[in-house]
Amino acid sequence: MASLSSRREIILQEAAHMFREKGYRSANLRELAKRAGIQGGSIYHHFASKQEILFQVMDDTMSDMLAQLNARLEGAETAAEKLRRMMHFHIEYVVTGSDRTYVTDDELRNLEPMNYQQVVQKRDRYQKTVEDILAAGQTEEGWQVVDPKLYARAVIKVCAGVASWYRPTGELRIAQVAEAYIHLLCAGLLPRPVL
Amino acid sequence: MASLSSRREIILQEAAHMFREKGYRSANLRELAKRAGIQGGSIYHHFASKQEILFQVMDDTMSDMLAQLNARLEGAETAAEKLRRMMHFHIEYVVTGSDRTYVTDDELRNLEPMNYQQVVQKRDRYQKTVEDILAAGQTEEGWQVVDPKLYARAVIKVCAGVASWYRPTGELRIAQVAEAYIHLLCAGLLPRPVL
Amino acid sequence: MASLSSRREIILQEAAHMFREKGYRSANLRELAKRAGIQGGSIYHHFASKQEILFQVMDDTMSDMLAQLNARLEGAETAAEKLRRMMHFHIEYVVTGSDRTYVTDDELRNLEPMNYQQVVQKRDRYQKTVEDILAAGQTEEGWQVVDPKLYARAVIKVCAGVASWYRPTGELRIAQVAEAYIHLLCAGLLPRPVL
Amino acid sequence: MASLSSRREIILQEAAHMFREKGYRSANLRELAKRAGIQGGSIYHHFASKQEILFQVMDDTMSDMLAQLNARLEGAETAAEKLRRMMHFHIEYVVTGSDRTYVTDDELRNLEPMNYQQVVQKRDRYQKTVEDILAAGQTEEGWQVVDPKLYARAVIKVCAGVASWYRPTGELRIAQVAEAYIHLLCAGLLPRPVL
DNA sequence: AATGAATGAGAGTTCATTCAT
DNA sequence: TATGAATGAACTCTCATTCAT
Repeated sequence: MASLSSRREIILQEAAHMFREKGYRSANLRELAKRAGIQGGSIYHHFASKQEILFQVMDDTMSDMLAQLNARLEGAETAAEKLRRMMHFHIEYVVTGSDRTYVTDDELRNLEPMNYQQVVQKRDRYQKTVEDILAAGQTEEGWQVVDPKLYARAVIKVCAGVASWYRPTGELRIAQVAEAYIHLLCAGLLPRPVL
Repeated sequence: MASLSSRREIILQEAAHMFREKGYRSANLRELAKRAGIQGGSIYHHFASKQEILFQVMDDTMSDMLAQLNARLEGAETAAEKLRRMMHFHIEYVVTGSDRTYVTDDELRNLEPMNYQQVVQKRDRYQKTVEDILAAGQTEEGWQVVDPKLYARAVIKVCAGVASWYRPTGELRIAQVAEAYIHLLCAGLLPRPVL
Repeated sequence: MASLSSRREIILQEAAHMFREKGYRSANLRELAKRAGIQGGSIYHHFASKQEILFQVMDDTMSDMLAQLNARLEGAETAAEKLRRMMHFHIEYVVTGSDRTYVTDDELRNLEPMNYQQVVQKRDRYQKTVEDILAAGQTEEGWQVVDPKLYARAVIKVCAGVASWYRPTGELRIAQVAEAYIHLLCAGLLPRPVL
Repeated sequence: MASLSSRREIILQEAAHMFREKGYRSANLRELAKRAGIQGGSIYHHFASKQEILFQVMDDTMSDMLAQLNARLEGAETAAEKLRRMMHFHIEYVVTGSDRTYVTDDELRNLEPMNYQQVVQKRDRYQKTVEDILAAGQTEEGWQVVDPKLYARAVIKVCAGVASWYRPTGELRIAQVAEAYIHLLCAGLLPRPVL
């Protein structure tokens, strides 16, 4: 995300927050403006419409996730390492920037067709990256992947789901959650027999 | 001609559909009425408010899920059998009655406090049931459950997530999806060594 | 015009009045509602939009003018008689129902394309009727019509223009105005030589 | 580089165009500014308000018309010659500078009282000039003018009306239109008996 | 139970105008 | 002169809810 604290950036920040809190439809631009420190009408100097704000939040987030995921995967040699990095990254991401990712996951329905298409395309690219990791593990490391697409969805759902309950004040560290879920998805519940 | 409950039932049905399609806030009672075959004002002879309709959909669904889950678990001897039945049931349920379960998963935010409490309580009871299965597997069958609550959430997310992409016209049968996910969560990705 | 004083009719009446007074854009639906004896939002039970109100006023007026003009021309034998009746009718019409006709003449610019087309089509049919009268006078009675279309426009402008200044409280009766203009357009300014 | 008056002139030019296209109320200063090659706020360095722009367009136009009409009438000996010159001038003027004259004719309603008064005064002086021509023709040349004021209005309406349909790309030259209308108003439709 | 006109409180959006830079 | 962010009031339109019939 841009570190630039321009008014535009502040609005997007607050918008993500409100959209998560109340949902896109219930969020109200006048209140958003107030939270961003300006008057209602002034939002329109920065965005053409409420829809554009939603789209910007979601599209920025997806672009950023894609870029960061790729950066994280750089240099990983094995599929196992890639999956581990991907899961760490994803959980960390949804938990730290949770407003934006929550909204990105939750408000697809409210995107207008053109915007929908663009965001879904990026989301699909993200999912494809996970699929590729799983498929690579299957051929290279003998992973038992019944269906890469099916499994990719599960992996992502598990990671994304953390956003809905994780509280930084709780007793679990993000890394612990990630490790626990990596273990679940890699080794499963069944006890490994002694080798 | 219509039995007392049927009009009410139709409204709930259509409401679940609309709420899923557009979200609670964007769904509009006038249109809901029309889809249910009555005029706008007449809805209020069946429900006191829009909120009550939402609550009814969600609460009914949670009650039903709890009851049906319990019925399905009846007679299962092992934790493994219970987990298998639970996953089959949940996936089947979200896929077949998908409007209602989707809404129940998605609209918690729009419940008024009292209603929220009641629905969350039932949802927690459902999650607790899954936790108990996992905990039982841990003690009785040596499952490697890092954290029952954490794992229960993952199991449920994976199952519930099916609703967001499953299409009955696709090539996968519900049971296949369930089996694939059971395998993933039980055995994990790593290949089992030959015993 | 409908004599039915339904709420809908009242709204159209007041709308024509306001549109004339302030113009379509400056007219304000809340005030229109108040003048019609209802609250702002209630207008939307009768019309889908402000645009629809404008269109209804204009289209109704054009339809009515066409119908009444044709009724008046019925039974007229000569072109001269037809022109006389047409001018009497048009001046009378714009003066008595002046709000509606004024608006119909003045707000074409604010009609959306589909509505524009339909109203202009009727207006053109009206003008064509006048053209036909002039052309008939030319062939049958030897009128000196340089260009029927050009002259039809002039005839209509002269008649319609009365609406912009005529006050029923003034000293001129409508019929006098009509006769004066009939004389101008038929005999012209130049004195008839003694025959 | 730009001379002091030119930017101002450009704004007036574009304003007349926009006011004609959309009407005063619907025309938007931000867009006007853009068309004039400056930013929204900068308009206020040239005009105190939107109203002032409208007034300037209308008042300039009326002043110009009055001055030009008087110049054209200079040296005309007979009422007939004066009427001919007036009609040629008026039609030519509304057709060539059509945006400004159209607006001047159409937006009186949107002038604030003071401005209204001033513009109407000039318009009335213009009309009075035409009336005077007609009255002179009546006494000096025996024209059959039923009512000079009434006829002056008709003459002006006919001429001004040309702006609403004339297209320079059509087959009619301006002078032809003027001649046709002069013939109509002078000789009328009725055939002149052979002298 | 049903109707459908009416309510009234917003909501998103527009825009003339201001003003610090 | 010019900019462009900001204002704040106004406006169209929406919609859950009410109620007389």
